[in-house]
Amino acid sequence: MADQTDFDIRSFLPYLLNQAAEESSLAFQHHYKQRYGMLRTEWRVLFHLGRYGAMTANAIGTRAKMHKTKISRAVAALEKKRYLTRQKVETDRRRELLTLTRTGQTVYADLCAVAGDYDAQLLAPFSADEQALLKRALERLAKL
Amino acid sequence: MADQTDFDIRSFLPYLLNQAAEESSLAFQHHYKQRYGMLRTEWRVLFHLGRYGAMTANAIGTRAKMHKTKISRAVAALEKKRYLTRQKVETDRRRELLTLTRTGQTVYADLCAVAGDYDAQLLAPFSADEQALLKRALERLAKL
DNA sequence: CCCTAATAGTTGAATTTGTAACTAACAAGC
DNA sequence: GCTTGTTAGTTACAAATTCAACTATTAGGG
Repeated sequence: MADQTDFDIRSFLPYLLNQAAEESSLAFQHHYKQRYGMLRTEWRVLFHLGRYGAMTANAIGTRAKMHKTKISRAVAALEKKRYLTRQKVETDRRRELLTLTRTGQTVYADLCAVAGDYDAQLLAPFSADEQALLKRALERLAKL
Repeated sequence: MADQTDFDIRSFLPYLLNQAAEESSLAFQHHYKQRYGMLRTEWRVLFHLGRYGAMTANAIGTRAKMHKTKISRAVAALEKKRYLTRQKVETDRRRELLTLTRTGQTVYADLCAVAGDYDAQLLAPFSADEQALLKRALERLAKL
């Protein structure tokens, strides 16, 4: 049992993680929001399709741990922007395969470059060992 | 300029941070949500008042990097639950000092114990050095 | 086949959050 | 002591998220 008098919320791990997540998401948000009018849910879907190729909404949900309603609306928005197309799966017509269009791939490539640079910038203050440890720790905490 | 073909969203730091933050917040959320009907904004305000004593809404905002509307609503909710009271500051009647009631302090103490245990549990897989590095890195990323 | 259960995905309503405009109180200059 | 500007906090409205119910399709008995 912990002693509550010396417990400081500012070193509480979930709190620290939230603060770091918010702060680090802020600068990158500008790019997909201002330049492409996308929401966070939308670029996440875009990134998964861009990196791992065509897949169903359900598959994205499993990978990204996103709820299916979020994905449904993100997919609808991306379709409206003509960044992706849907195609019913022959063998199971409930599911539909999502594929990036040429435009979608271009946007993906552009944002990838930005994200890569930004990531490097965030990691710059840390040594290679520290970077590796940080990522391992976060993956573990995220239960990935 | 990064090469976009080897860029993986799953090692993108803001993404990892978000996943870890969500996952780690989940288990603790149960306690303040189910047992006390509080939102995240509310327990944050409660924790700050519990740890650092009576202060104004503005002071909480600075410390916790929370927007003033969030705080305003959280304070109203906590007041309704009778976890805190307000008192106009004599010398500047725009501001009001927020103070935890006896009940609020009890809830705070209870949640502190839970949070302390949970924090220890989250950190258990890591060595002391790793824990220290992790916290330092997160503080830096959060610009605290 | 037909009935029930399960799954993929969508939609609508209720919460929650974010943005901007607002009130009230103070401060500074004239 | 007015006028202008600034700050503390609230409120109204819009945007986003969550939750629950819904449709359509498939799967598995009997």
